[in-house]
Order: sequence, then C-alpha cells, then structure tokens
Amino acid sequence: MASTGELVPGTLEMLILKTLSLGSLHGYGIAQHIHRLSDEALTVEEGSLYPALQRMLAKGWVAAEWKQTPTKRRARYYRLTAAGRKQLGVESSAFERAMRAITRVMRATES
Amino acid sequence: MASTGELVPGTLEMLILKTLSLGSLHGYGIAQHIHRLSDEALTVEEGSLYPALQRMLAKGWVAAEWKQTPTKRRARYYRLTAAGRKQLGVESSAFERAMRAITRVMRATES
DNA sequence: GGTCAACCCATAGAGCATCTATATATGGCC
DNA sequence: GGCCATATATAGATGCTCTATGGGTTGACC
Repeated sequence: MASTGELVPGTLEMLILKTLSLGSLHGYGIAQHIHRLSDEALTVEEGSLYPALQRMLAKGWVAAEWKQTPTKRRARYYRLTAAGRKQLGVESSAFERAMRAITRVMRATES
Repeated sequence: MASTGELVPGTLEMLILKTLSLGSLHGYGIAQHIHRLSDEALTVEEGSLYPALQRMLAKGWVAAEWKQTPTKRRARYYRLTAAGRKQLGVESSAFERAMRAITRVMRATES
C-alpha cells in the first residue's frame, strides 16, 4: 500500500496489538480482521505476520496458546499481555504524532 | 518518530517530493524545511537524505544543479521533474488511502 | 589570526521490517 | 479423490533508514 509493498512499514505490530486488544485471535484471524476492517485496503502477508508475531512473543507483548477453532482446526491463539497493552498506547500515540507532523508538511502551500 | 527511528519508513521520498514541489532547494534546505514545517517532530538525518536524493536522481524524479547559495556557498540544488511531480501525486494519494485504512482499524471497538 | 558554529555534500555498513516463495497439514464439500 | 479455505511457519532477498564517518566552506566573534 505504501512505499515498498502493501503496508506502511512500522505499522504492522501496532495493527496486530490493536486487533488483539479486542480479543484473542489466531494468526489467520488477525490477518482477516485487519483486511476486513480496512475495507480490503490492507493485506497482511503471512510472511510478514508470523515473523511479527514471533518478535512480539519474544518481547512479551503477546502470549500464545494452542487451541481448537470453532471449525475444529488446531490453531495458535494470541492474546495481549499487560506489556502489550502498554506498548499499544505508546505506538498509537507516536503514530498519531507522526501522522500530524507529516500532514503538516504535506499541506504546505507555496509561500 | 515512528517504529525504527525518526521517520515513518516509506514517507521520506514523499516528503522530499512535496518540499521540492514548492521550489528548488539544496539538500540541507530540504531537511530544514521538513524539520520546521513539522514543528520539529520530523528530523531528516543526512545519512537518510542524501541516499534518498541519489535514488530519486536515478529514477528521474528530481534533477540537480550546482549553484551558489545566498550565503555564498556552493550547493547542489534539486528540482522536481515532470516525472517527480507525477510520482508525488501517486505517493500522496497512496499514503492517504493507507492512512484512512489504518485509522479505520485503529478506531475499531469491541463488537 | 584562531577558532567555533552553522552551513553543505556524500558514502559505507549495519539493522530491521516486509515481501516472495515455499513447505506442511486439516476440514468440508462436490 | 480432488480442490478450496483454513491454518502455521521459515528461508532468503530486498529495500529503507540509521549510525558513523569523512571532507569542505563561510562568517562571526574574540
């Protein structure tokens, strides 16, 4: 979607944290959620999603547990930890500040 | 500012294109312009700026010319080409779409 | 006339996030 | 039995940004 590929780099983990803040979900479900809520504008590739989840597990922002889906398949459910919830706050406010700053530059007119 | 460091990755070239759309400027001036317009929120490092300008020269989005600054120093002035102006349009509308999409996801509440 | 701040360009190398491609496996449907 | 949607995961490549440098000029102040 943005420069290199589909997503704006640096926003993936924030979007995952936000998604999980609404409830536990497995990886595939996370991707679907983001895709649907963004009106199909954002597509999270599997090769981006799972590495991101591994990073976030390592940082303690999410915890994982193997469960059965409603459709009887085995899936790994991720949930937000306290640290993850805190991180969501940090990232989303930093993102908002950055967006406002970029918007200011992009709105400038000829002096 | 964002994830890795200061800028939201993928937005630097767009910010440079936008800055040059207001008039020719040398590298140093571009960095100052972005810094000032963003209320000091965005700082473009020289190690990011000059490689970006080289990439953009190679892609034909900008053209460069050595001139004298008002302060009597020799500086390389960059200006937007027609292709660069077109690219600015492409990137800024893609960016806006992405921002709207991200905002939709970030505003979601518990079902 | 020395030195310091501000001005100005540029590259090398590292780090990190994302993408492409691939591998594996199950359940439901026809 | 074959196909599609569901589901997880890694390897390798790519590309952008940052850190760390290096060089050089001008003007002002002491």
